[in-house]
Amino acid sequence: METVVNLSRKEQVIRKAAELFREKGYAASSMRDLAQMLGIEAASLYSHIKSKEEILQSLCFDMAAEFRKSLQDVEKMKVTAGEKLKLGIIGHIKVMAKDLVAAAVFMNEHRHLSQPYLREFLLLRINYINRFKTIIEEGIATGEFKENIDTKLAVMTLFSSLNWMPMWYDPDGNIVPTDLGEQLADMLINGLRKQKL
Amino acid sequence: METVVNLSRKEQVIRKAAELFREKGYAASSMRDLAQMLGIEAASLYSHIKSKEEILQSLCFDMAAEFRKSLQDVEKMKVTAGEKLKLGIIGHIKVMAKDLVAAAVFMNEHRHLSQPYLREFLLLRINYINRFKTIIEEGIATGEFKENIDTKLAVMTLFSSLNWMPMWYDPDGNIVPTDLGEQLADMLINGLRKQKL
DNA sequence: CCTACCGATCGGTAGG
DNA sequence: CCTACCGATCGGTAGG
Repeated sequence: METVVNLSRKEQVIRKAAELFREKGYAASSMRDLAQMLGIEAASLYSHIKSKEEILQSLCFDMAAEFRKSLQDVEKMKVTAGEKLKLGIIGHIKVMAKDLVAAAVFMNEHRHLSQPYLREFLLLRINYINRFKTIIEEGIATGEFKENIDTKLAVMTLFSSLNWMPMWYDPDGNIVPTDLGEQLADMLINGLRKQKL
Repeated sequence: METVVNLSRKEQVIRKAAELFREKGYAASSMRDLAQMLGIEAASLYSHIKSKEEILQSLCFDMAAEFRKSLQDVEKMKVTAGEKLKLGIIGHIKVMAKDLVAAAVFMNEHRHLSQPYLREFLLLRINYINRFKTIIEEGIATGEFKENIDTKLAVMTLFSSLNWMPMWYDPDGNIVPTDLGEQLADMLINGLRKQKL
């Protein structure tokens, strides 16, 4: 019972912290700011969390786990590389859309993690990126994609677009995450140019 | 004479600050850190600069001015939208490549500007983005680009890719800024998919 | 969850 | 460019 209450309060703290970190950045956010947002004293925060950085760790690694899970599901599918790329993109966007605030913190503030967490985080990220790269290479191998693609550039472009989405995507707008993913995938795969018929 | 010496020392301070801001973020960078990098006392910094934020302002607005100039040159040209887009991308990348450190700070730390500078900065940025959007719209109008493009998505994707480049581009690698721009433009315009002949 | 408080560090100034 | 220093604020702890 007490555990349940504490957990939920802890989650409230982390949620509010995410909003604060997104708005001001991790380093410029003070525990006093956070306490005020929750209507308590700064010292009281430490009944729920161990440290400021523990909050950042939760946010970053929880997001990382969700991204990982999403990609894993896609990799199992027996479809073309183009399809896989599209589904990977849609999955990524859906994960972000579930919590745009946490997604923004994940992207912008992870560098304030201390060691060894930072190292671990970066390893997870490079692994995730490389798995997208593998999908693109697969598409080149099967002849679906051009053979002269710079895969590093391609995957970084993809990643940049995905990671910046929390900065401008409006969840109350009239485009739903799945459609956004479809369109982004189409743009990357087919380009802006009108195909000649 | 004295002015010349001061100016150059001021520029040294700003350069070192850019490195520091990129590495640790603006808020987490202290004037004492910066002083140490320069081999002087923290208080001595204030003979060269008015405040910590003045450094950030210099970095952000100087970069903004360079981007603006580059785009202006491209807009004057009488070429297709696709060409214009490509040249705009190359111009942007060249500006970044001239000072990757400042470019990274420009992208990641501008939000720590205080008002009214922040507002002014964001206005410059939205103007710049909109001018790229106009080029894309021009391409749609002339039939060069698909008519069903989500121009907002297209321009944000472009922008994301451009802005993340300082994070992974290796100036000592074997790809030169112009080529990188060419390839990025080709990818966005023509896509990854192999064209059917 | 609070009061009371700690040592450390911050950006910046005075005066030379 | 330095010494000496300021008031403010930081993350966090002790003890209830």
